[in-house]
Amino acid sequence: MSLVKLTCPIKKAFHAKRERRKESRPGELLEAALDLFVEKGFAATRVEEVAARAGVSKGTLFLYFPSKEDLFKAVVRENISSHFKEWNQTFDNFKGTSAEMISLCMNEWWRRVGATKASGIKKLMLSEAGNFPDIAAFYRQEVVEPGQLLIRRILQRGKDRGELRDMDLDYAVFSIISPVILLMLAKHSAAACVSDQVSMDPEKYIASQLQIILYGMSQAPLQNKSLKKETKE
Amino acid sequence: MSLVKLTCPIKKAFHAKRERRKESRPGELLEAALDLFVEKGFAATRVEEVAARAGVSKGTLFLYFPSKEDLFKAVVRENISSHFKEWNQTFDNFKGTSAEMISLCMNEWWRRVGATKASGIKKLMLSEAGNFPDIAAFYRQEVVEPGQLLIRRILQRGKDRGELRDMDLDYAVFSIISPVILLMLAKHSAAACVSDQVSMDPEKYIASQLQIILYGMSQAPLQNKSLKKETKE
Amino acid sequence: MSLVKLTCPIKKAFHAKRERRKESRPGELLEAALDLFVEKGFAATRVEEVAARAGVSKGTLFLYFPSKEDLFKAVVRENISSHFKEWNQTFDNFKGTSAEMISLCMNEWWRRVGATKASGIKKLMLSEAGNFPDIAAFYRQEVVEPGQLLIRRILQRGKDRGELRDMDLDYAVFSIISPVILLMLAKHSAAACVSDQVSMDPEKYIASQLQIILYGMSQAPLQNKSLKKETKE
Amino acid sequence: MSLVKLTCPIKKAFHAKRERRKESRPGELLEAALDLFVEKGFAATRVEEVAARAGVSKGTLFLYFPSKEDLFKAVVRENISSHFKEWNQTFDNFKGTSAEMISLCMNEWWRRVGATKASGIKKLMLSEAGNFPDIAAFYRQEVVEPGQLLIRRILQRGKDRGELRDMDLDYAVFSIISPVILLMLAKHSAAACVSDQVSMDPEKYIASQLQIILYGMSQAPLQNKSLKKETKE
DNA sequence: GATGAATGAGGATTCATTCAT
DNA sequence: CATGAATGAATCCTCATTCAT
Repeated sequence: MSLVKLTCPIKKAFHAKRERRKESRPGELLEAALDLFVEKGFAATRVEEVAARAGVSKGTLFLYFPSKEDLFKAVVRENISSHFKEWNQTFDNFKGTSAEMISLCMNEWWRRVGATKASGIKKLMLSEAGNFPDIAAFYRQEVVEPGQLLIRRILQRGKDRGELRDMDLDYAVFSIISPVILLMLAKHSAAACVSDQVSMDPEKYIASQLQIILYGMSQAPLQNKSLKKETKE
Repeated sequence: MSLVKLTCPIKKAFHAKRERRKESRPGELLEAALDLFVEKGFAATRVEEVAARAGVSKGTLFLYFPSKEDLFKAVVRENISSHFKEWNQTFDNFKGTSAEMISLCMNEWWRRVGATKASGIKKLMLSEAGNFPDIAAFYRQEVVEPGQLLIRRILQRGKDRGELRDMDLDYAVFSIISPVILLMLAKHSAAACVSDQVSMDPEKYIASQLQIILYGMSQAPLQNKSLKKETKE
Repeated sequence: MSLVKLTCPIKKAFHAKRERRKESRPGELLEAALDLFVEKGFAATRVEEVAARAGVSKGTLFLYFPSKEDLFKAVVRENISSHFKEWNQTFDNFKGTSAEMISLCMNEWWRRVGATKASGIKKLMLSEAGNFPDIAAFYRQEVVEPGQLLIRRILQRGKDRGELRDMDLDYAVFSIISPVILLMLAKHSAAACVSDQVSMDPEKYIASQLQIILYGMSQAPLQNKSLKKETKE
Repeated sequence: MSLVKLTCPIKKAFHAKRERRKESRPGELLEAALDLFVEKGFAATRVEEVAARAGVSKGTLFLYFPSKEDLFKAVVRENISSHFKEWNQTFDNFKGTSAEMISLCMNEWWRRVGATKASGIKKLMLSEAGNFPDIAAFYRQEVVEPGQLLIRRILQRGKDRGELRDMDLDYAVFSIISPVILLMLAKHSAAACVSDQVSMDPEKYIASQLQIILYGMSQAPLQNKSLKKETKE
């Protein structure tokens, strides 16, 4: 504050652009780094490229991040969804049906995470978990655990309310989770996930998955006896 | 001529060890490379490490694979499932219900691919597709396309036979595919996929997924009207 | 010898080809090595290539030459002209004019050395003298010195006989030597020596050089009719 | 704007040293590389050695030259005589005798090329022409062709003016060229070219060669008094 | 703070040499 | 003797990191 007073207006104006940039430097670097790490992986990404994409020099990057590894960790931390507190509250206050809740959940997840750049973090962690055990553990704790738990609570609530069938919830959660993960991965590594013969519309994809899942978890159905046989190996 | 007679069994045995080794070298190297590439990614894996794990020296690796990149491509090619011809035949001759068929499909996939080391290829392609567009295209063509197509044919048959509901099959296939992919990824990057609070048994996981999916795709159910509402964004 | 008696005739016939080859192996290797060393230089030549060109395996080469460097030295030694004794005798007995002698000298040199593969040694020594001081010293002593000396003696004789002008013979020798060296070099590195616009015929080249040199060295430059005779091979 | 005023001389001096170094780096590297390539050949020269001789680290070399091969090509290009335009002009304007012209030519060549480091390029091309066909072609086109052509024009003029005898000029040029080439080669690979019994003084060597050549090429080989004058530098 | 020239440890690749067969 | 698979020292080249300006 006092500094502001000392810097004469002219000088202030002069430095305005630079200062605004300065403050946003780390953010620009993180964004560039996220893009490149997701695209090429940690090892195959050169810091110079990150710097170039952020419009600064190599040296500047090291001004903000002491090492490439620190940059990587910052990227993960920065993009880790901190939505769970909010989502848990939403869950706690939710009055609708389980179907509504599950649907809301998948759609929100897509809208808030999947559709954003942050979705790349999933692919990144998948690739680099082995190389960065500590950051992987952090990710699991901050994202995987809460996510899995939230879904589980939703399903539990559904069971308790008699809306959902009796299922082994530890496994059932993945009926919700896996389609969303696939969607995120397909976004960043299409060739490894989906045929290029058909185009994927995320909204329709989610709707389609929901239809099947919700149907499949719902209470009523009765006559599917044939199923049980095959599940035994 | 007489020489032929002279080559006594002992001499044959002489060459045996070395030759057997020679023939198995590429395989040993490919196996070691698969492990390491899957674990650490292409760039972070050192060829010397691959060689060491295969029990040979750095130079030997280059005797069989002209470059690290060629090694990578060989690893992918080697581990790409050539099961589709067989699976398509199985499908063509199949007499059972769709539920049986889908169940068979998931279980077979897991048993033949997911549970083997080849499952690592999925993770590998996810990570490296961007860095190896040509091999990614090859993978898509040899694995992704046929897999997606096979599932689609199974679902189509189910629809035609009146066993499965009317669904957009281009999307429905992912209800089968995504749980299996998640299972394969979880196997190689657990931290990025699943909570460590609960242990995952693949058989139970698949059974659990099947139960929901088959339920969800089956014809009969009726009273799930609430669903449709929510699918709208 | 005794071995020969023990080997029955049949076996002998059987081994005949192989044995003949065996004896010529070193020669074949030396020839292949000369070619390649001259073409690409010592360092850029791979022993495997030498072996392959000689039709044997890499290991066999090391059976005859303990190291690449030894092979190199053998190549040089093998191809070093041992003509000087003979040539000195020819000189001692020579009865003709200096012009005839010089002409004979250049033509012989070309015919016996320049036109053969051994000519490559000059280029080889030029390139590798710095890397192999000992072999270079050997070459200088065995080839350069005697050659220079022989020419000098020829010129001295000419001076003494009043056929050649009074010249500083230490330098005059190079009027004979340099054109021949150029011819040898041009043979192995055309691009570095001569335009490709005009084709060089060695015989004409030498005749042409002789004409100028002899003229230039002659006492009363008039009666040099003898020249033309010698230039014809 | 005001900034311009602010850049005080001190700041300018600030960058001076490093910038001057930066600008001179390629030159220093090229010089070191020329030395070493000429001395040891391309393959036997280690880039680290070049860097060390230029007083920088290995990495710095690659900052200026993308590869060892590019360094080599740059060395050749850098040292290729661009004197021919000037020399051709000199020739066009020349008023003196052919003897004077030839004498000037050899002496200039020596002074401007032979006596400098650039003379090493001849040896380098001789050794590496086979390994670098494209740069050899470039060298032939930029040096060999123009040189040979210039000499030819000089001789043609001499013939036309009745000063030189009727000779096959395609071959006669080498009477001028070969002594100079020998001199250049002797400078860099003495052991391969000249006896160490006698010391060679380039000036005397050229004078000596000129004496013979000019004599040898002259029309009525009697009145060549002019020669002696020119041989003096 | 920002820059980019310089560094040098690290990793891919080559190839002379060895040696079991 | 002959082979060629195996080796690992040597070398080119990359790129994260430093630091003078």
